Amino acid sequence: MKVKLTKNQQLVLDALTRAETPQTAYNLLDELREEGLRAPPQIYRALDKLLELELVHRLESLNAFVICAHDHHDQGFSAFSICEACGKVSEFSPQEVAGLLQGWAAKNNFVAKSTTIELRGHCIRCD
Amino acid sequence: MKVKLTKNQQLVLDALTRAETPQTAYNLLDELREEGLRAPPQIYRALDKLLELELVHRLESLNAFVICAHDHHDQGFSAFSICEACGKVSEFSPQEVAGLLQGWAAKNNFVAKSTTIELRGHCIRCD
DNA sequence: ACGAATTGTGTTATGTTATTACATATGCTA
DNA sequence: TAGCATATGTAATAACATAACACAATTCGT
Ligand SMILES: [Zn+2]
Ligand SMILES: [Zn+2]
Ligand SMILES: [Zn+2]
Ligand SMILES: [Zn+2]
Repeated sequence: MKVKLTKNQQLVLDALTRAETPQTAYNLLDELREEGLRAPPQIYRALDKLLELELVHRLESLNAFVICAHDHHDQGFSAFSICEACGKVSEFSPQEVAGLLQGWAAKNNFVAKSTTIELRGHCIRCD
Repeated sequence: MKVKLTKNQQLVLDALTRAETPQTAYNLLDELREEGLRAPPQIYRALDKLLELELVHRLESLNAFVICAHDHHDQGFSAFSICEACGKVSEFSPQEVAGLLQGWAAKNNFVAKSTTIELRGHCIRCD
């Protein structure tokens, strides 16, 4: 599943790789204006592709995006902790949680296509 | 912890109680224009209060709001399944999931103040 | 190598969600 | 009844996201 990214996709991916914290689409647009990106659709289209490839994740509670911290080739979904003070995000893959939620879904006749888990709080440095 | 709601808060709560599906702030504004609500802050302020009282929940992945399906006086957080076809939302309280995530947080020096869990997919009627 | 189909780009405009700011009003309580 | 905290009404603006359209680049079968 090797994919060659286009110029805009690579620019957005690189910007997210450099970033220490989640970036909104408009943060990215500002960051990449010098590289020639001028309008929101250019950012959102690149993000759509990167999300599809799971190279990037969207944090729903922030309307922002982070680089993926690992490969997703097998695992189920990811969960994220988000420090509200420093912005630091950690990604993890709680397999047992996936199992429990899958169990709930099965019992309740629900077919989950995607799952969001986000913990907001403080990391130890910001307590 | 008895609280008397104000007029606007009660109007918004009632509108969400009547609704079969999650409502955005602007849906609610349209719904309540005849009752005298005219501008977004009136809705958002009422929602803020209702969220604080946990009479209402925000669905982060929809930017929308639902009435709480039960009391929260003790339980930890809630999780939600959201049918992308019919909009139906179910709220549940997966205690074991809460425990697992709490365990992860403890091990990783993170203090979670709030947790979002949202499953998106299809309910059985929409499969 | 050619043409068609698919995918990506650049741009303008618009739609949707949420907040700031400020003036006024209401209700509680010292 | 004065003072304080909370709520309201309103206009303006900020922040996030998509629609629509013309054109360019890439892929793919022939
Ligand atoms: Zn990831
Ligand atoms: Zn921190
Ligand atoms: Zn609830
Ligand atoms: Zn359904």
